[in-house]
Amino acid sequence: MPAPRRLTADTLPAATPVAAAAPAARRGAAGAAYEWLRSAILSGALPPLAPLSENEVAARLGVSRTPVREAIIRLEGEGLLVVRPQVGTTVAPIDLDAVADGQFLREAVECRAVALAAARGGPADARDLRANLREQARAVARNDQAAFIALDDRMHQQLVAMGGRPNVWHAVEDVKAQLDRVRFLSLEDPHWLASIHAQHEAIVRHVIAGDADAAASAMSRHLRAVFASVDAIARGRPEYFRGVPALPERPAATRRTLRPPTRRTP
Amino acid sequence: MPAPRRLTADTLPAATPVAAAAPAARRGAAGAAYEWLRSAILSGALPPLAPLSENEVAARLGVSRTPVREAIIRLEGEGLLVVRPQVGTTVAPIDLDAVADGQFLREAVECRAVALAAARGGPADARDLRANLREQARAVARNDQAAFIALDDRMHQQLVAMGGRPNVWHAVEDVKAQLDRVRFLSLEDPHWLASIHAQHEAIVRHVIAGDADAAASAMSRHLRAVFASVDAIARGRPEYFRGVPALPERPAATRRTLRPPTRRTP
DNA sequence: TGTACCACACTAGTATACAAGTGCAAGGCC
DNA sequence: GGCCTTGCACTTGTATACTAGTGTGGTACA
Repeated sequence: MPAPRRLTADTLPAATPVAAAAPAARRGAAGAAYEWLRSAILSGALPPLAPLSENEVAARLGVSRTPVREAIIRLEGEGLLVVRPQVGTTVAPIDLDAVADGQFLREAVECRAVALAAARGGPADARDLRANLREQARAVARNDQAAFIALDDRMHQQLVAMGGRPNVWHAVEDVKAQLDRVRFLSLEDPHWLASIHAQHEAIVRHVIAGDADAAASAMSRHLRAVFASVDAIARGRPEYFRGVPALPERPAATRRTLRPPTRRTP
Repeated sequence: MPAPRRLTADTLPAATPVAAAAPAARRGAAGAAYEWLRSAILSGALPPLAPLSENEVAARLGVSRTPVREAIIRLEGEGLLVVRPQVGTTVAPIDLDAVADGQFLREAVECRAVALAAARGGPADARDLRANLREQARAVARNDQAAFIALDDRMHQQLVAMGGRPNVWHAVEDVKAQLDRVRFLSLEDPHWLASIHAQHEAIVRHVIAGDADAAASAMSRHLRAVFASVDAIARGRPEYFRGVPALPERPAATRRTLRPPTRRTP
């Protein structure tokens, strides 16, 4: 694999154009640094294992090390950065084990939520879901991956909200960060997007029909299909991953893998 | 309600005697500050709404503001502190809505995990679970609440691990922090502890018998019983809570309530 | 006596300087 | 030529100084 080149202020990404749904606005320079770094990581502008230095980031953003440090601390807490004292900070590799943990949590939470949604949903929800599906279809037709991902996120969030505990979505968002990096890494072809869209249609159909069990089953199939694709991507780009079967690297036994998050400003 | 007195270096808790299961060791002064503050909050030594100052904490711990700040950033991310810029930092009130979110997540995750555990568990697991139950019984007999809570945590963690994704427990730990504060707040009577113990026995019985559905049902009943007790405690100590029906304080509409966690050092 | 205003003490946010430690590379030695 | 050593450049960790802003209490005034 090509050794990740050390980033200089010039090579650091210039702006945050793609930017997956950022968690929330944060105050001041520290907040700006956090948003900037996070979207750079999630969008792949800062790929896994890319080294970064507090000094360089600070110079790039025109602030001192202190707010940059605060941002790095938060991102380390989210599992997106790895800080080695006196050595350096790097973008965390995508840990397949952590992705599997996220898969387990998402399946548990979203299947239950969607079952409740089938029992609780009203006509307004149904209208929103259908509108979202139509937009997804248009994004598929345009092969607009970014738009599709945004719509996908919104639909899953709405389904969780319909389950009665809208803020549980934040926990899903946390574990989803690793998965999002994979998604930006892969150039999903139109056929794949269409497949996802069809799975969404099945879920929504069952939810609107009020069939809780069928909705949960459809959600389970959907999440497992997405997860299976992650594994395929990992085999194609093993240098970005940790725990890929092709590279029998031994993970530490007690390693902390599941990743979480950070509270947004209330 | 009595206005929480401002903490001075003298009034700050001296040590970390009770200390709920700390997440993980951290490096240096920042790590020490984190551990100290976290256990002080979870144990109730720093009750909800207690104001604290970076300067005072730093003086108390004999370090500068910088590592204390790092600890505060992490704890804010876990939802245990509320930082208001230029105003002050306080221990976060226990948000009943966030506790309910945690309840939803725990039920989703732990019921599924325990169902899988019933299908996967081996004799070694069964032996561990039975041993834990015996220790719980002794703790109940002694009315040793701290010991019982520790055993309770360990049992739930083992059940999740038996489900096949041991690290998912960390996500549960994150949402459990708020609940733990409630538990330390309440002086659970022997009858209550015995009731919890009986519920644990039912779960373990079904798991060992390999009855996945019954195990999940028992776990669901157990978690809901615990959650119901939280609500009762909240009505008794409304000054520590947010979102208590008795105090119709309006929570901000878009408030971030579910709280998570922080990655331990890998 | 009540009220408006102002000054002060304290807060967190940021910038900067210094300390401790690591890794690498160049140069001397075998 | 190969290997060991030593020094340097760079990293993050910590301490400290300064900034900007907020809440409060005291004081002057009506």
